[in-house]
Amino acid sequence: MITVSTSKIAARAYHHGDLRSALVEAGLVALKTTAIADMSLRQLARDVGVSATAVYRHFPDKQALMQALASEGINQLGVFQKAAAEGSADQAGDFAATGRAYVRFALAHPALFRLIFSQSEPVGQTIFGDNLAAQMLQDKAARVTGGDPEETRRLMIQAWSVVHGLAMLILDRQLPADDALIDRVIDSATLFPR
Amino acid sequence: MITVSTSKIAARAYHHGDLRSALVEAGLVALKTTAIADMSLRQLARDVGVSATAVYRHFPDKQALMQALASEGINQLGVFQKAAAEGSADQAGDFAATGRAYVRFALAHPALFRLIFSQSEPVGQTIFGDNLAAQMLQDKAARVTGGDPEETRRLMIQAWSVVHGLAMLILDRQLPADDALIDRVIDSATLFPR
DNA sequence: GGTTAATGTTTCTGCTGTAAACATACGGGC
DNA sequence: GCCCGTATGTTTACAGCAGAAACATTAACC
Repeated sequence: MITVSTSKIAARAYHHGDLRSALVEAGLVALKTTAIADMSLRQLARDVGVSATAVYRHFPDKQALMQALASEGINQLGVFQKAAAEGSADQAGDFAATGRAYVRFALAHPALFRLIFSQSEPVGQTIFGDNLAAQMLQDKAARVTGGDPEETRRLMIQAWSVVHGLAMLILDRQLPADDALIDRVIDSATLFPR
Repeated sequence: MITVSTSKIAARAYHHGDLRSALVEAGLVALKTTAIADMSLRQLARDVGVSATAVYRHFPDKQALMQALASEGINQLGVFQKAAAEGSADQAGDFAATGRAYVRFALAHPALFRLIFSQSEPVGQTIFGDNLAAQMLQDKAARVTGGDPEETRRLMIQAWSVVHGLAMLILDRQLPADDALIDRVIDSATLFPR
């Protein structure tokens, strides 16, 4: 029997190596084809090639694993929005671009997007706080309104609501996934002052 | 043994009487304290005092029961919005009032509201079509825009997106349930022309 | 090199949705 | 007034799930 002692390669023995990461990765993959309600701890464990209860060495329960996936999703959303914003010259266009990116991300990763919001931990504390996507929204809104804090807050929330509602209604098949329509709605909703 | 033959009163014998309605009613009650994911066929059957599989005489599967609950929810939402609209004089105020009602309904019946949209059957076909709530939105939007169909459609979708997004973000604890904030956002979003 | 802590496995419990076979009772035709 | 078909119940059974408990294996450190 050739038991490889080089711990990395083909060490498919008792211990996995980095089960936690493997589970998160497998979870993200699974979310591409599986609705949240159909996500199964046991299936994930099978995908990774490990017993069902091994998961509990790295996550206290299923919800904690889902939370980890959601957290990864928030990061990806932030990165995606940032990339979208870098490229348009004016601030107003910038603001609208992050909105479009928000909706496009939702449509591209439906289950992951839903997961982000189905963990009731706020994406940002109180009113969206410390993550990349939220911070960017805050910045851009402030520049669009010229600084008035009352109006900035209203615009932020309104803009977030529009893109979030649009994304949700399309995902739930209440509205068609029509890019032109999405653009028109976002453009008119991000204009300021009204 | 006194077996009552008057079929209605205390006929708690083999047959229930109107199990289907009883299940729907019990379901609506359960949704007041239970998240969608935690809704259980067996628990509902227990609530009604019937065996778990009796449900299948009235619904092909769990999803069909949930569909029935969602359908009831849509009706209630429509009634609630209609009541809210009757009372404000001008059309613009009317339009905003239905929006506020939409969000208030969502906050008052979180699980039921979510259920409406988690059944992927469109609330209205293609672009919200035949139910009470949707029809009203269409009417009021048309009057606000003066009839321009392109702008009417955009306004409708934008307004729906704002209230839906606002409702969802509050339900998911991403935004505070602040009535004044809700009103301000809806008012500014339903103004026309921008 | 032996002990300890981390990380795996097996086994078990109680829950779920749902299929199949069987029991009961209501309603209409003789 | 009886009889039988059909609607509507029940019991039993199965597979899949999340998670708890007890046990096995390995890696790391003294």
